[in-house]
Parts: sequence; C-alpha cells; structure tokens
Amino acid sequence: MPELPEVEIVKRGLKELIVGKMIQKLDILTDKSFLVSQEDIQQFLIGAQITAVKRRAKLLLIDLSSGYSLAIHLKMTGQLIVDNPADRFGAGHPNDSFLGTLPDRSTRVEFWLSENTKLYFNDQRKFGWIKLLPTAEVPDLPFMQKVGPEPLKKSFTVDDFLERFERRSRSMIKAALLDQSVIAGVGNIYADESLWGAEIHPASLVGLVPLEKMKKLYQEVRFVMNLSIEKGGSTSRNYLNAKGERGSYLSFARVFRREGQSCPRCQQEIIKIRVAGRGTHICPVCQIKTK
DNA sequence: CACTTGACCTGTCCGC
DNA sequence: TGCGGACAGGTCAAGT
Repeated sequence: MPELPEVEIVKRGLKELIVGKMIQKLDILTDKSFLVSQEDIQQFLIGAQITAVKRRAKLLLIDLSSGYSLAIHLKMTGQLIVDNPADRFGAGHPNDSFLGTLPDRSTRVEFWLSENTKLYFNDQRKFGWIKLLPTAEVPDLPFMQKVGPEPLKKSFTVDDFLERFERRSRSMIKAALLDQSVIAGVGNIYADESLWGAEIHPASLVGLVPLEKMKKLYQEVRFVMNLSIEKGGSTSRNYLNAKGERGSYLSFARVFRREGQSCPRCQQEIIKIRVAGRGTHICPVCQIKTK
C-alpha cells in the first residue's frame, strides 16, 4: 500500500481534481469499507462541498463544508481515483485515459460529485476504510494522538530523528522504522531503500547502530521519500494516483524487489530475507549487522 | 514491557 | 490445467 509518498501524490491529485466540488450522492458497494451511518451520510455528506484535502502520515483527510471530514486509510491496496467522462478523449485516442472501466471488481464506494465527476474508492483486499467525523475531532483520533512526526517537514531535524529512536534502542531498526509512532509514513519499500542507503542491516538493534549511520539514515529516509514523490510514488502492484496513473520510483529503487540483481554500490547479489515479519531486501555485503 | 504472530481480505504466482 | 501454499505496499489485537 501506499506509504507516505504515494498518499502524498494521491492528496495532490485530489486537491487538484475535487476541491470545490459537491457530493451529490454515493453508492456503497461494500459496507465494510465505509464506516458511516445512513443518518450521517444524509446530514453531513450529501450536499456538502469539498473544501480541502490533507494528509497526515498515511491518512488522507477530506474536509467538507458541513464541518465534517472524511478520514481515509488506503492500507495495502486502496485507491482513490477521479474520473470525469468529459475529460476522456475516446477509445484509441493517444491521449485517452489509461483508466479501465469504473466501477470495477474492487470498487467499494462510488462518490457522485458535481460537474459530472466521479470519485472511486477501490480496494482489492478490503483492509482500507473511510470514516466521517467532525473536523474539530480529527486531532482526537487515537491514530492522530500517537502518530510520530512528519519526517519530510523542514522543521524535522536530525536531532529530532535521533531522539525519536532512543526509546526503541532495543528494537530491530527496521521494526522501529515501520512503527508509525516513532516517525510517520515509512513502510516496507522505503524502510528497505533507506537502510540500504545508510548501509545498515535491518535486523540491527537500534542502540547498536553507530551514530554516524543513524544520521545517514535520517538523510536517506528523507532522500528516498522525496525522490519517490518526485517520481510519482511506487507502483509494485496496485498503486495508482488520483488520475489512475502509476508511479515510477521502483525503476530507481536500489534493493526493493531487486533480489538476484546486483547491488549498485558493490555489485554483490541482492538477497531477500525476512525481518520483523516482512519481506526485506538487502545487500549482504554493504549491510552488515551490528551486534 | 517489547517484540512476534495472526488476523483482516483478495489475487497472483510458483511448485508439484 | 488444477490445487495448495506462500506472499503482497498496513495496522491491530492477541500471544509469548
């Protein structure tokens, strides 16, 4: 699923495509994905205008003129895709939308917006969800209470980074990176990519990683996620942006899903192992475990 | 406690 | 071709 860069790209796309539009009606194809009561739908959703789209960690927030907000988590396979038939050029046209027919098998919720626009929430695995709550109560969500700082903010310094990892000194570094309460937004792809960049074995205990490597990791986390945003995110299976386009970061990836290929730094063969219960890609030469 | 495992779901891929 | 099992970008709860 979308990690921070992918959610950021979706946010930017939605900002461009749906802010200012009104929600006219919606079709809920899978209740499990849409945790909103019928009363709330009628009172706070239908007829409301979309006023802003925001992101915090991997959570998307769509603010409405009703004083309520939609909170959306895409989890592993969620997509938010905007379609406006008027923008399509027609089959065969070189600029035609690469969008397939929507809704499709994975569509869970279909929003009918003004100006003939549709917003589709697709989610093959049904792990994702949409909630509706008063905008003022968003900061009270348990998720918002415990989630760590945004690592791409200018104000997030290397000292902040080091301080956040202190309390996890006995954890494996990859587990700590994936823990959203330490810092926000890192998932499996960018954990592997940044650990390779900092030449740290993912199973190293945080407290045993040399300070210089921890500082390097701070830089690498920011580097790989900023680069990914530049490249439109990573599409390894399902990810698409709000326009239905794939991201290209994985063609720049150094280790993620590159087992069997050679390490760009030392040419040794990249291997896939298991760390913190997740598939993990490393260069066995560059990334030596610190014991 | 801190960490690991299983669960949530559907789809795909790989080996037999 | 069919079938079983492992695995997939995330996050909880439950178990050790």
